Amino acid sequence: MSWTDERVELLKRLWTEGLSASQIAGRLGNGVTRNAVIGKVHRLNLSGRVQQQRVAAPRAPRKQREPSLAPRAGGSMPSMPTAGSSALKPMMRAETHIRPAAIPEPQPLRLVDLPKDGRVTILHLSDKTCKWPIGDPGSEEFCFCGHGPREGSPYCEYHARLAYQPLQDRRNRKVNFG
DNA sequence: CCCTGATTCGC
DNA sequence: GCGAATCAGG
Repeated sequence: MSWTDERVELLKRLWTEGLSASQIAGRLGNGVTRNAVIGKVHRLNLSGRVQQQRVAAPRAPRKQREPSLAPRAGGSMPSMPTAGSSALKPMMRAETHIRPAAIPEPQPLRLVDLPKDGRVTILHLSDKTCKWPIGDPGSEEFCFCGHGPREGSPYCEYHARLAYQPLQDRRNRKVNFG
């Protein structure tokens, strides 16, 4: 399995949402390990997901790795056909602007800290803000939805549907290789 | 022990 | 670029 655009997008979304690497690995499935997720996260330069400042504590120098005698599991995977997942791409691409186009009811922002320039940044996130990410996390325009969330959800009504609809579909096409 | 992310480096 | 092995730590 490779890092398709769809899987990278899902990785970014789940990572931003705060899921752990192993949880994300479980969702991606197809034998993806948490190491794979962490490695990809670092390669995408989105390792610091919240505004925590990085203390850059240098670790002690690592012991030289033992020469690999046993074959590693990195070889070949049974290639799965990427079922109609490409149909989901237009949806995600459509979210790439400052604010999603169609929200059922334009409920007013109920923020504790109001964004100064109209964008809900990661600094404005709270229990009262929808945490659906909008745009590229590395971009200047990156922000969050910020509408009032559905109870018990990190997302507003609209984005909660977007977030969890695919999961419901997934129940009937359980994919396990072996 | 369970888990977390961070890093290295052979592939 | 990828990710197992290994690290440091909760």
